[in-house]
Amino acid sequence: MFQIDALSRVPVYEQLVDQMEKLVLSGLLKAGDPMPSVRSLSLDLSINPNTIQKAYSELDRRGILMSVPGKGCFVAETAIEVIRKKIRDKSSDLIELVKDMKLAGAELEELLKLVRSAYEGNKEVCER
Amino acid sequence: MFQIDALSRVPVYEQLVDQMEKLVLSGLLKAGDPMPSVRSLSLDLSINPNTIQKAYSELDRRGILMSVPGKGCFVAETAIEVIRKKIRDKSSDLIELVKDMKLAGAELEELLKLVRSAYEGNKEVCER
DNA sequence: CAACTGTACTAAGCATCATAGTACAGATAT
DNA sequence: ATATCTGTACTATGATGCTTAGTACAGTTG
Repeated sequence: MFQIDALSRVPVYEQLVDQMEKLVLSGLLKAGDPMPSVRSLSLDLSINPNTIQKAYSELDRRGILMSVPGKGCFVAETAIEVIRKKIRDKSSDLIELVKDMKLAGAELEELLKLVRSAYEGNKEVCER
Repeated sequence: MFQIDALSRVPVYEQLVDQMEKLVLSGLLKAGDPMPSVRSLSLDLSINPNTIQKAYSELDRRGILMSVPGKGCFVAETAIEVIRKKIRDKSSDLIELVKDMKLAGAELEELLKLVRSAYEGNKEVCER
């Protein structure tokens, strides 16, 4: 369910948060769905329970997950809404990226083509 | 010349490297141009000389800067080339971003419009 | 010679991350 | 009720990375 890269500069708990968001965004996880318990996920990923809980409490804080002491953790009702809002706010990242690539010599048509194929899910154009 | 954000999660020496790259990319710094000395930039930015040197040696390692002991540091001949290559390799970042924003509900036309205006330098469309 | 340059090194403080271990309270199935 | 699950809280420890402070040395320049 989760894939942790131990060599990454991104902290493990943050990788968990990021991947959780993607799972919800893609529809694999929906509101009310049960999450693996802190301890079981800890064993599954060979990661300390404290690290799992750090990720879970951060997700709870953001309104993506609901913790119910004694019962478990579940995908929150507001999850999709919260994540969509966050990601749609990435327009500025897109703008910065395009500006940099323009300075680096990228053509407008090249960038538009890239965006179209990424949006359509065309894998061929994404390769080198 | 450089603007350091002390509150950023990005290390100071990395902020220096990033900004240096942008200065070269934008043409404000060209091959052969002299850089401020480690100690003077240290005083100017109120940053420890060791931190400045860490940035400089990283830039040297990447072929963006040339250190000449006793004389000073200068923009390397290969600087633009190195940086352009690095930034044009960001296609995968662009693709990921577009995929995420699509999942978050962004329309293709919306994204294309965003790219065009960023490329043309249209500031109006970038605002909310 | 004096004042600059880059470079190298040690030591210390600080923050963050991850781990280990223990403990407590709520829920649930037997 | 008892056992076993659940989330949560807490302390302590080790590792790593960033930054600062201070000192030192060799090369360049006026």
